[in-house]
Amino acid sequence: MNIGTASEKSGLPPKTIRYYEEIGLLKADRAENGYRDYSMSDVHRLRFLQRSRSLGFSVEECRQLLSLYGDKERESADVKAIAEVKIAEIDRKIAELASLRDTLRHLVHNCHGDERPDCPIIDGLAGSGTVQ
Amino acid sequence: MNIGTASEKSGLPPKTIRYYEEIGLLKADRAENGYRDYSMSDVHRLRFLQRSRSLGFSVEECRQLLSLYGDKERESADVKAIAEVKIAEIDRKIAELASLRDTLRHLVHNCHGDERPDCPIIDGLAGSGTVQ
DNA sequence: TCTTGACCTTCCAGTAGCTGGAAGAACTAT
DNA sequence: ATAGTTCTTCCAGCTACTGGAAGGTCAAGA
Repeated sequence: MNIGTASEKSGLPPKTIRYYEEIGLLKADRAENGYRDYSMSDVHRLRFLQRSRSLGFSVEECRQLLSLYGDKERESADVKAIAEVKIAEIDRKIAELASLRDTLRHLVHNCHGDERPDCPIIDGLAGSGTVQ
Repeated sequence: MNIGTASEKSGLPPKTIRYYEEIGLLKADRAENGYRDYSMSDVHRLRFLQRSRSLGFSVEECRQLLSLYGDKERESADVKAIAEVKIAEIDRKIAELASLRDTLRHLVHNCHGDERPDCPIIDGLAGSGTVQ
């Protein structure tokens, strides 16, 4: 399929897909006319990239995660170890998002924000996170 | 407190804090010696920024979210509406992270990756997301 | 068959969001 | 007083796109 279709299916703009190819994240076949030609397997990778990028993983992190899709490297214990670390990181991100959501809910519904000294709960909400 | 202390407490590098000031996200008082002077309230905002940026919200989105911390604007229905939208977005991000985690777990433990045609579950995992 | 419009190509420039380093002033500790 | 750390501004560089120009390709209709 052409880049436009791959773009629709993956949620990534064509420009971004070409950029990812340029930096070696994912290379596409070429049709006889010179157009890039994507398989469903490429689309899976692109969707994977779209999701992980939009969730705060860097391109380099995505490159590591993406190597899980390649059979050969996936046999290596290294890559599996990296994936385990990333899984833990994802769990942390989920917890942070839940905390951020609670902060927003609280700010919208309950109290006056941290300008007021009478709202100690904000300390717990805005102050909790990964960095002590 | 000085920028170094605010940096430690918020998890943001001093450089980034200065940059946020430069683009008008958060302005600090100045001590007599010209040093920036941060309050706990500023630190709350910085932590809030640290979290929301690392979770994939743009600086402009953070600017909107941050206005929840200001009493005056928080009274406006607009800002509350924006916050409600963001809360929904956070829930979606949480679901996507959970899905991404399942994809990784699956790739690590169960099957051979999408090069092999005998693993239909990858379709469901890598293919599910926000874009149809 | 010709043409129109949508899509593709490459290339180059610009933007967002930091990040590093230089040069110098100020605070802290001995 | 001196050394070392932290602060200041300024400017350059990097990551990850994003927009636009100039031109080739393709599918549909007159």
